[in-house]
Amino acid sequence: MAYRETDRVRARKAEARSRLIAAAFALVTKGGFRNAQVSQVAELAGVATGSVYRHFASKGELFSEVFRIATQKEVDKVSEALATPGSALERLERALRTFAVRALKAPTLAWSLIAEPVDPQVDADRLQYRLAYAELFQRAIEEGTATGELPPQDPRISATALVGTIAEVLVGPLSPGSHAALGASGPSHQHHLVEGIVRFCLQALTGKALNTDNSPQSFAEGASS
Amino acid sequence: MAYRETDRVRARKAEARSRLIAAAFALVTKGGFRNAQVSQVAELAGVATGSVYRHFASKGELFSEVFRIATQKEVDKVSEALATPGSALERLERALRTFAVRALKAPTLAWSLIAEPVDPQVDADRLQYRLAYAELFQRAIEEGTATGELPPQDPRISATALVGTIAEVLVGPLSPGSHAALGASGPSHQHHLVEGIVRFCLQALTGKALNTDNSPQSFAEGASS
DNA sequence: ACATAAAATGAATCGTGATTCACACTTATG
DNA sequence: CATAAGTGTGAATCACGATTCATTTTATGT
Repeated sequence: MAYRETDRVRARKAEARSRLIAAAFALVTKGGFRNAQVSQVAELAGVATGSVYRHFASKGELFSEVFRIATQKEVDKVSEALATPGSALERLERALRTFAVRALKAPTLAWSLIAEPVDPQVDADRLQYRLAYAELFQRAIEEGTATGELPPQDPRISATALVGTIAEVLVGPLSPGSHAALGASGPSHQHHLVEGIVRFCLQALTGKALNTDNSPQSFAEGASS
Repeated sequence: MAYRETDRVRARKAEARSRLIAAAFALVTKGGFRNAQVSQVAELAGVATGSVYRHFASKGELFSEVFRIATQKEVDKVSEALATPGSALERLERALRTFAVRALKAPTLAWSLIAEPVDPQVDADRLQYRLAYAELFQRAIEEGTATGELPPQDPRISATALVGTIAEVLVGPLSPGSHAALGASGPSHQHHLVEGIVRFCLQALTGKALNTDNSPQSFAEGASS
């Protein structure tokens, strides 16, 4: 016997592994899964292409992990927002804001997590992601209806609708390459979007009119057809 | 000069061309763009693979056309619903129902049109598709706010949110291969989904509570994890 | 230092599917 | 009928990226 894995090696391997994940994450954040080839990931992580397979059985497995990590981070934030003190409605509003604002800050990533097509393996994870959000919202809605704060409704449908609303408003019109437009649109426009979303969602949930100032901003600014 | 295209030939070509489109459409409807290879399309249309390229410069162009046609059909239906007589709200409700019911009837197609990743060329068309819907809704919402029937709001955001809500509720939880589950869930469940969507959307638009019977149905039936 | 075993490498291989193309077959004109 | 000009064919080619693997490098134990 003349060799056995030692701590130093184990540490280096772990380091390389997380460097790979970080690299993959960075590539997805920048250009979506589509432009994240194994060789690119390897290069960015500073290892050879083949080495990727020392750490992950396949590309799908690597990206599945990237996806799960990114997902976890986002879902945690929303979960946190829902765990703050306050009425169900207040907490839902905070959660919606959190979701929306974070998605606006990293639109390509948000788009990748919510909508971009990838591996079948990753697609399965995406379902989890959407579901995780929906379930968080669902629970809060159930609390709200239980206390009478919210009118009776199917909490699963409402929760799913919240996810859909945010996803569509934020990434739908901005998905392909037009993320640039978003960045260029200025924080004021972004704020307007978030307020619009929140208002729409809260009205849908409560059935009560909100007075929030959502008087049309400069609509003409976007492509109007 | 000894040959010039004549009517008969032109007709045959046109026929083959539309047969190709029909075949591509059928494949997309059944399995999404992912399982619609050029060779499959050719086979289904009863021509050789190479012949496809006598009619379309590339796969992207063929599917782009398929996409546009499918889109047009759907958008026309919604447009029709919005053109019926009645208040803005009534018309919006009809339009939402139309959109939702049609998507439920052909979920794979709906998913392909709304969300499935494909060619960059087709992705561009998808933007058009979503936009077309959003613009239809937007116009109706603008009419509603003009007459005071609807409270002031950013019509573009609301319109986009409507699209997102329907898309997510209908195709989100049902996208990968679970369309089967949808079909198996029975018309009663489908009806429940549509009602839930409509209620959510109308409340969001009007800020007024609706009494529609949306008391939770059998929620336990879906994956509850 | 030497031997051994694991780890890293990256060029070669493989798989998938779109696209091409040399050839055979049809159609229109004189 | 001969000829020009298409059309249709489908096997071969290409492109692109994931995956493999023979070889080299590095690490450990004696």
